[in-house]
Amino acid sequence: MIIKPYGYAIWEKMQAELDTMFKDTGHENAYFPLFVPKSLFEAEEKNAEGFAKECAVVTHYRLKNDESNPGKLIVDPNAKLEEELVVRPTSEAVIWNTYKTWIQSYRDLPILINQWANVVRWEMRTRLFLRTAEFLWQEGHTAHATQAEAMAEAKQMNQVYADFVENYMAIPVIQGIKTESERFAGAVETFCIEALMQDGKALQAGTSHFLGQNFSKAFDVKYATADGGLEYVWATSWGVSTRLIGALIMTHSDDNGLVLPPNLAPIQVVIIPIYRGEEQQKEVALTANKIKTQLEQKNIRVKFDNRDKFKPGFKFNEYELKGVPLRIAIGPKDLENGTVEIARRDTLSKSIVTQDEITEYVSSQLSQIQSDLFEKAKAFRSENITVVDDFATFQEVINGKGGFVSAHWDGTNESEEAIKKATKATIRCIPLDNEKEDGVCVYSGKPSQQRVLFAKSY
RNA sequence: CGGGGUGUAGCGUAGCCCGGUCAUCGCGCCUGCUUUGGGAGCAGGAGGUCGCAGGUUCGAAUCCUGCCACCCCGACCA
Repeated sequence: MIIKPYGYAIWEKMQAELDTMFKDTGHENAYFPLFVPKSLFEAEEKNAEGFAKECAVVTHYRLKNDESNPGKLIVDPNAKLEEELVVRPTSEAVIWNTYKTWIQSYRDLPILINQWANVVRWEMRTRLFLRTAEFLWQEGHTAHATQAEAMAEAKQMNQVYADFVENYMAIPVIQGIKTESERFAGAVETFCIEALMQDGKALQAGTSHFLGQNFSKAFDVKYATADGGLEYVWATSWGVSTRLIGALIMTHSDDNGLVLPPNLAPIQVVIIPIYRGEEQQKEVALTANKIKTQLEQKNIRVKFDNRDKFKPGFKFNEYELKGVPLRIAIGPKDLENGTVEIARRDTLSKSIVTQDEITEYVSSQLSQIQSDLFEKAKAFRSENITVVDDFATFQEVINGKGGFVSAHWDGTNESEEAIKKATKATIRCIPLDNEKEDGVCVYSGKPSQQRVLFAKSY
């Protein structure tokens, strides 16, 4: 996976905000090994089984010169590992193997750790940003004394994800729980945030798992309770990845390129000078730099693009492509009138603003854009949640306009499978804020107590 | 692994059916001058083992065989 500097700057911004949120909820960062001995990996059976088909495996530790083909290298057959190493597709196994040595008493709990790392999942088919063989992510792994505490942690972190994605990325999400078939391998309950992309497909944007005692039992992690007992530890894990960059692109972008929410934009305001000749360039730069300083004093991220190699029109398009929320153009006319032209990336609209009101105008526009992007995406999502009560309509909506379909489901794996086979739509989640409502399953006609959200997904 | 498709300059491509100044065009790149309020114009220039290996032929980007790579669809996808 290659992430170019500008894309990486977006990721860094996301990391910074998430990291703050994790720390505010009591978590610390740590780092664990990339390679997982196969025996450790297979310890938690369901987890191992779930990931087995997509693991890269290290079998040798050395190359050597190919005698029959000078200048080429071959794997040295004498350097075969006793035990193969799995390149982590997720780190529960290595981490719980370590926690085992860290936890003896209730005094050692809870452990609230997050890791920023890369993982590898050898997918048969990759999709740019949404499903790459290697990706960057963060994975939280916590250990708790009680079931209630672990469950609260899993819910809390799902809420953190929802807050981050909505407030920073301006992407509305639905919080829910996964059905058994969509659950994380090794989890007792999987919470998730689901987003809707502009093409009508759903995207799982983050997950938080209540792991019960599955891993503590698999790795034999027990703690002495205050009253002298011995109990298995309760666990959670949670993660979001560079997939979120894909979500960002597919939620807000238009035909002119990226549209970035101000809260994440590496550059929030770009200043583009317009001039004729060196003398004028200097004059314009003077005003531009003054404005830049003013804005920076308000903690606004500003770039003044004074490159003489490119014309203004070229720069306009370039920064639109990069999704910079606001563009300020300053030219001779503006110097004369004491104004600037300010253009919004999301609406492509332009306004003339006097130079003494720039700072205030820019601040208010940035927060306006942030909320407008969110509201626009939310309105789109609302239009694309269809309440459906019969299977014919279900198929029509799924194959037609797409989006989420809210329908009754009898709770069985059979109906879920059958629907998936017939329509390629899966149950994205059972929304957390669901209201109980009696009805009949859209597929089987059996009784149902609630609606769930179906969609085709990435 | 199945089905389909594509490999020609850094990128995107024409040419392939019907073999013979066919290596085309656009973008990008370099030089110069003019330009600069929405992706500049003109002039000049650099850049190619036509995916690879065989074969057919007087002659192959073009036809044949084999191989390789990539893309799309599907299976797979906590």
